[in-house]
Amino acid sequence: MSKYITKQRKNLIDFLSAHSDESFSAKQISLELSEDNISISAVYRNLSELEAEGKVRRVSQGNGREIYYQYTDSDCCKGCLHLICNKCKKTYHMNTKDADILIYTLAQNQHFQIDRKSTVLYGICAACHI
Amino acid sequence: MSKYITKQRKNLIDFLSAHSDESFSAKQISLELSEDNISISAVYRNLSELEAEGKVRRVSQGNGREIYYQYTDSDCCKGCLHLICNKCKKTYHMNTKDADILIYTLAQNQHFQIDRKSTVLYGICAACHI
DNA sequence: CTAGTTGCAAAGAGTTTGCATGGCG
DNA sequence: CGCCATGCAAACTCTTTGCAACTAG
Repeated sequence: MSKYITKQRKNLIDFLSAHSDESFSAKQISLELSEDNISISAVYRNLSELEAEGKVRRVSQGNGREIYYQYTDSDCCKGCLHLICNKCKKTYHMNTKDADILIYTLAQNQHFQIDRKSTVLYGICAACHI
Repeated sequence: MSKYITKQRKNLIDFLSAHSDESFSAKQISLELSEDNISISAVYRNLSELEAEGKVRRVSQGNGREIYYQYTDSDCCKGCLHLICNKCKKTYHMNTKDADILIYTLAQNQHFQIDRKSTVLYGICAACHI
């Protein structure tokens, strides 16, 4: 999809990929990149493209009140479930074996087939839980 | 919080509680109740109050793009995890035992404490999976 | 040079809020 | 009758879109 590598797009990808365990709102991203002079519309357009390409995923915080974007490391994010800490907002990968067991169990017991892409488990991470 | 039982609030609660396995956007609700003459602002105000009271919960669909509201049956919704079908949008309750195992496992293996209130698992339900 | 990308501003969609009116108790 | 809730419209926020100017290749 992306034909030209503009400095705005490069800066955006560089920033998101450098913080692939965090997610950001469109506004936060435009603020972070403010010294690179990227417009909010370019942020949205690039995020949409990157999401369509599967390089960025959208997650919700606060039961859908806020939309955040996050770089998706295609290698390890493919088949795993994500955990997001409600406090620090960082993303973690659920242990693959546990995820497989969960998905299998739910399929067996309730015939519900979990979609790994749209499912995120929220809670408190080890670092934030004192 | 609610001091008066107006006909608008009654109609809203009646509608949501009659479809407690489904969730609706504010606009959908106002359309459903259009014959009862409820304004969109009254819908939002009542939903906010009901959410604060714990009688309604907010869920996100489409990775946060859309916000839906759902009646919370306080009895059985207290301690369980919710499943939402990406196709029919209906809500199911995850088997309590399986939920407990999941939560325990994640706490043990990754020291991540799942919050039952904010977590929803998305996928395809038995009825929609052919 | 040429097509894709940007910035700006305007347009939409969703949600919140102020204020006068109306209705519950 | 007094206070709360409603309806309306305006204000706000977030996101999308049209168009002319710019720029990567």
